[in-house]
Amino acid sequence: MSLKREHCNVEGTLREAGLSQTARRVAVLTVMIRADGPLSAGDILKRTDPEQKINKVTIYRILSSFRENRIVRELPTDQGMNLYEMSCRHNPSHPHFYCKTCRTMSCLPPVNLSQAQESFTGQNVFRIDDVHVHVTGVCRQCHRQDKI
Amino acid sequence: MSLKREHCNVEGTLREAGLSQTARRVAVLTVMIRADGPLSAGDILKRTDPEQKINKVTIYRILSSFRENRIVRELPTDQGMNLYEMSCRHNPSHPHFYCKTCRTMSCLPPVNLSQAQESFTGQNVFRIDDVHVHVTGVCRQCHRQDKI
DNA sequence: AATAAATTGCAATCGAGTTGCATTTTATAT
DNA sequence: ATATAAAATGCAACTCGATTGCAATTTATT
Repeated sequence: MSLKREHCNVEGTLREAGLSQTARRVAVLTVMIRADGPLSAGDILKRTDPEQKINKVTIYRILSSFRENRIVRELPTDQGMNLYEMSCRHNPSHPHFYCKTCRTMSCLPPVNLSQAQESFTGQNVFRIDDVHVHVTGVCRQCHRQDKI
Repeated sequence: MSLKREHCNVEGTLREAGLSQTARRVAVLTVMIRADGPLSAGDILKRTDPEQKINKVTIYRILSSFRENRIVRELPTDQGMNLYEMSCRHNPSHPHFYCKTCRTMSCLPPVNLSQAQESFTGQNVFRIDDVHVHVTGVCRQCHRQDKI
């Protein structure tokens, strides 16, 4: 998300998703659009106007609705919590880099998987200990059983 | 891990890691070696001999020591819990597939990232919704600051 | 068998995330 | 503008995977 120059429009994004324009949703989406990396629910809460005093439950519910509408992506972490980032044409799916020392998740440039692991060793990456590819979808067995 | 024919040796693995041979560690490692896919702490507890009545805290502590010694890999999930699998020469790092319908995590064959997303659509994968590459290591900034 | 160090069990606790329900706000129609 | 129903929000309590402190047990070694 770093060096992002183009941003999505807050009102347009909510309208296209069929979500009503509430002050809370506008606040959360504005924080997400301005973020330069994945944020936790707590990060988002801290970055919203303290005057608004948004409840943490509201943050989680808004993030769920954003996730269901593919406005944001959810990134599970080794620390047992989720991080969120914009999922739009300005921020296509990309690898993430977690530094075990500063415990910070940062973004790596999108790769089409034809580039190898060494390509990650540019950027702010000094040493790579693990590369984990996580694929989500529906398995053949579930599709056969018409569970979906 | 499926179709794995060769296994690591329990006693040898513990010895090489410098971990003492306790009944609990042998039990957990035996379950891990025999597993045909990633297991949760609860899965492991269920698969150990009920006679042993291993405490869940012990399972977590053993898994931590195994993770620190690179005997197992830890896989954070979208469900806010971790899964574990053997990390040895018989089970090299590989992508995982999570089916949103049956909520099961299964293993995909290792790829050197030169194979594309379509290569995952064999196996038991019917539809792919998301591919997430997660890299872990140490960033240049932390290395410079001698934090490690 | 004796001893110190390491491991384990138990109870309490932590923290991210969720649920039920009452209250407030939004969208829509009058 | 005002009324109304539906949706969104706040609050408190709760869930559950995982962790911590401490006492009891087991291991490795003498």
